[in-house]
Amino acid sequence: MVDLVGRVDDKLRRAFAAASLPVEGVRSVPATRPEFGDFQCNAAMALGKAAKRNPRDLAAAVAETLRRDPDFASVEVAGPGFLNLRLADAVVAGLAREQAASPTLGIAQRDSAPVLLDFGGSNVAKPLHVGHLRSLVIGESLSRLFQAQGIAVVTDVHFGDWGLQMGMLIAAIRRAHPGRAPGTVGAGIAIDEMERLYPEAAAACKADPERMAEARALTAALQAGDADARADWGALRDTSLADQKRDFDLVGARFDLFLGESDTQATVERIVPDLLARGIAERDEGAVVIAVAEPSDTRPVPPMMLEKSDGAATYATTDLATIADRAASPATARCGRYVYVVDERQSLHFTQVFRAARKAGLAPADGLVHVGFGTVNGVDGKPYKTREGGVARLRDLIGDAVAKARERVDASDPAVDAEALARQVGLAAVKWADLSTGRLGGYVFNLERMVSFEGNTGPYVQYACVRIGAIAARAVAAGARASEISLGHPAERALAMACLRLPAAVEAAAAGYAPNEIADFAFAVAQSFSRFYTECPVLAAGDAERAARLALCDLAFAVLSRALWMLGIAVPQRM
RNA sequence: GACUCCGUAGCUCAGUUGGAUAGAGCAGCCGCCUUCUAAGCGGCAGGUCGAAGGUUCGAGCCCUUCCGGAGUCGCCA
Repeated sequence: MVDLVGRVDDKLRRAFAAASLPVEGVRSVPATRPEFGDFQCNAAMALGKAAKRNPRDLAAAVAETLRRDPDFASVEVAGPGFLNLRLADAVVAGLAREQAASPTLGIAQRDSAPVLLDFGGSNVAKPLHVGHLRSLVIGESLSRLFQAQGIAVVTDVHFGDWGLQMGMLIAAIRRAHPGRAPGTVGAGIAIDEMERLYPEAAAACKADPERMAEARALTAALQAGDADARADWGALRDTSLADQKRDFDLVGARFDLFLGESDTQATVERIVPDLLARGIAERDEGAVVIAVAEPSDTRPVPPMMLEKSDGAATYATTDLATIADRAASPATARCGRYVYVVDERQSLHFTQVFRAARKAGLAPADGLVHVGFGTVNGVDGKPYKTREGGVARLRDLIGDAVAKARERVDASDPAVDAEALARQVGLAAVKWADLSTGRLGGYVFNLERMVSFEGNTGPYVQYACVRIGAIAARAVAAGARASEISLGHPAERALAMACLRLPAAVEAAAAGYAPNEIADFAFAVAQSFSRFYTECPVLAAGDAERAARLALCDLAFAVLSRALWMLGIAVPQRM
């Protein structure tokens, strides 16, 4: 077991048990100050309070056991009952060697059912904007995080291609091209025209009841299978999705399935009468709803709307039907957990759908999870707009970051593909800005920050990786070989300790659906490496030291590049 | 009105069952490139953790009230 934190916690629990103390809640945390050692344990104080005993005495009893363990260089009781632990250098070196030899770098492999990840959530005719960035980057990162744990993943973009918006759009394109026959209009609409017409149509429908009635009628016709409506719809959908796939490729979001709300139409038609017949759904005020309120609710949870009084399905209906489809489809039937990476504002919606799914017996074995995230705002706290007042397109944002990165690339080196490197660095900056903050907090969109390449940024971590790679390449050229990790200099020890936290970081990130745990970890390793880099010459060191440092470099490279991979960030050859 | 999230350094953010002197990065100031890439390293400065009470040996974290911001609240998706 390469898990450093797990090993220390294990020893702590044994020592508490040996002192006849409960082990529940006993764990280590990183020492708050370097002079306290590597880890501290605060459990004695909590236990002392519960047992009404002096925490210092409890800590002293535990310390006595731990001191007999040669793995610890020092065990001290401090203050009201802190246990300060410092590992022996040989133990750290040994663990680092184990980690270097481990194909998973010590990351615990989970034997769990595949996970279905639903993210992206783009809509027909709406260009991807900064709001989609979070879903795409967080979703892709979670996908890789699970894969790093040995868990298979199935990703579905869940395209918004159904409902009233489509009626609005079809009506608008037919109005714009009165000379073309219904059913032949959609195929002639390019993406630019579609994206221009849609917001106009939505505004017109809002302002004009007649336009709205027209849109509703077309929506109903589409859902009823009208051939012309279907033909125009299909063309619009295809054009829009093809365009969006370019953006998915651009940000590196990989999808197994490009299913949409429309794909569940047959199930929607079946599920409504079925749920009514089973008494799970009921008619109310002309609509069909499922009551999902629970006595323990601290807020009112309205019933889930299954069918509107005009007979149309809703977003909730398609989401519920999609759950049924996923359980039945060969591609997703084995998935034990469905994870939705969607804006936190839809929290209530998912509460309703998930409860309805459980009532209907549709929920997968390991449950339904909504991984929400905060909204993207401008510096004024309001939804982010460009200087021109429009939405900031994802493509343009990344273009800006890449252009900024391009300015810094050394174009004089013919071995470097400047454009490709600028794309890698610019994208890293954008992704890092998003993934390094907690997903639930409000998100202030700041272009300056997104395209800055210094300090706590993606390019900084990439740069650390690149420099390690450069050392390794020079070593190969010089015929120098790595041996085994051994630790002498404090910067070497600190770097090894940082690397050894990888398994704990992955656990924390997966448990909380929190890629920022990985970003924090990667930044700490990069910082440790940068310090090591300035303080410990590798190639200029003596033979034995050089070989040991090369081994440590190899580990740091493996760990850092694995962490960056989990964030969806590329490791360039040079910078 | 009810509920949810948020308020931490000039700015953007961390802060792990309640623990030691609240941490990073940016911006500012001072140093470091004849030596593995300075997208780097070291240092200085910067805080009544929105406010007031309470619980506790100990509160950024838990409880109460208030202030401020964002969001949601059955027939949009």
